[in-house]
Amino acid sequence: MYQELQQHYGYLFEDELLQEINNVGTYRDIPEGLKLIEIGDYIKSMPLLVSGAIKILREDDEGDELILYFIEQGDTCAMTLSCCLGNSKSEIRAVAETDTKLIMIPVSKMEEWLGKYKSWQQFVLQSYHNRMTELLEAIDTIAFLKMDERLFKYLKDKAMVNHNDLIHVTHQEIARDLHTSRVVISRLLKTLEIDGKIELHRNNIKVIDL
Amino acid sequence: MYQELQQHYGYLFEDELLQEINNVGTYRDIPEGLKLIEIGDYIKSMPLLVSGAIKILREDDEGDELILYFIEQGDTCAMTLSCCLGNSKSEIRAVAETDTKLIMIPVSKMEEWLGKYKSWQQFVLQSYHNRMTELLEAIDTIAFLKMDERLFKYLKDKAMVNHNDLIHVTHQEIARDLHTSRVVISRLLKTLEIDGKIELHRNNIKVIDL
DNA sequence: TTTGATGCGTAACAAAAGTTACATTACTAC
DNA sequence: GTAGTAATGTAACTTTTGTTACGCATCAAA
Repeated sequence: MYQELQQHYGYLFEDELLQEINNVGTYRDIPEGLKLIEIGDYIKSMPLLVSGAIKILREDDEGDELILYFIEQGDTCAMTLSCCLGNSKSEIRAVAETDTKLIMIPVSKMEEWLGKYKSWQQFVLQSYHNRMTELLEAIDTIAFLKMDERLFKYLKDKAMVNHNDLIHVTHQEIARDLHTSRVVISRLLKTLEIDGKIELHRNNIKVIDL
Repeated sequence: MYQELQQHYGYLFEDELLQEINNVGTYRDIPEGLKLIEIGDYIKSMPLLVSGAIKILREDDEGDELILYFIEQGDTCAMTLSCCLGNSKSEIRAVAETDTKLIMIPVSKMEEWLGKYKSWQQFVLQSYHNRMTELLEAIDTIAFLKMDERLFKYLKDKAMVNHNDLIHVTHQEIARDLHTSRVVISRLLKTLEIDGKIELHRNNIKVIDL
């Protein structure tokens, strides 16, 4: 684990902190599709992403979903931070978008380190800042873009975090993430294909105009 | 100033910190409508709200606005925090919703206090948490509610922060805040009036069903 | 009191998004 | 193979939201 820590977080944290993380952190290998956090969960530890990507979702009373954003390596989930430090329930759902490696840090330690390591404090504040920015971007997307633009952005983002322009997904799954209906997505996808921006296949979409 | 500090923040901060705030903070009286922060501004100090309310807005490339939320006494602007600590530009606009009293804290101090006062650290983290929650609520509103529901929620929120069920606002102003057109708002307001939820007057709306 | 500006009401229409229904095509299990 | 299921395509329609256009009311300045 120390190798990967060094590699992905070495530029952020001093050796002593890396050592501490190495001592108390739990290394976890997460398969694609696994639900990491459910809405209402109490969070007992905080993940540091080593590789892979995680999809963050919001849900309303009726169970309708909406994707907020993806987080990638070097990130942590500021929602988790928020919940840990506030000792409150999770407001979001987190699902592994790809196979993912991460290191779990117990809450107690992250609080202790806040006072102890300046670099940790910086990291936590920076994470809050990043997540805030991404939430604002999510708001921009929902509020200012039309569905066809949102759809194309979604496909590009998904291609990005998967490091692959061929996306394995069904129309129905997209519809759930974007909080609309399958028919609407099929219709808009067809238009995107006609415009030469994507290629449609069963269970797969190839993003051309990246 | 110390009186008001004591009154609104006494339960949060220890005496020593209150004293420091009193020494370095600048008291400001803001009239309704004044723009406190513009998108792209670099933030040099951070506001502690003593009384009144501030409207936080987002804007897209074409200059279209969208209200995110109101902040009230006891709050601070976590966006400001975020920008100060990251030394980055403001992503939002802040406008005084009512006459407002606040205390400005210089950036240098807020960083210093993070290491020095546990209560300050808690306050900063709690503020991040609160703002995150409000951003999520804003997303819920935009993504899951229809325009008539958003409108009624907007009116209720506005009545709330103004401590007055008679709202001084034009249809055009509402349209700007909700990122839609005046005609749409007029239409939906009329429906709300017919449903007995509000009363319409020139430049004023009375919220009945609070 | 006229003029101009602002605020509001409303009709008519257009565009975007959501819904229902059904057909076709692939894949899977038997 | 065949049956069943999941995925997709598409038409027809409704609802919601956005746009354009215009009339009327109110208010303030000249």
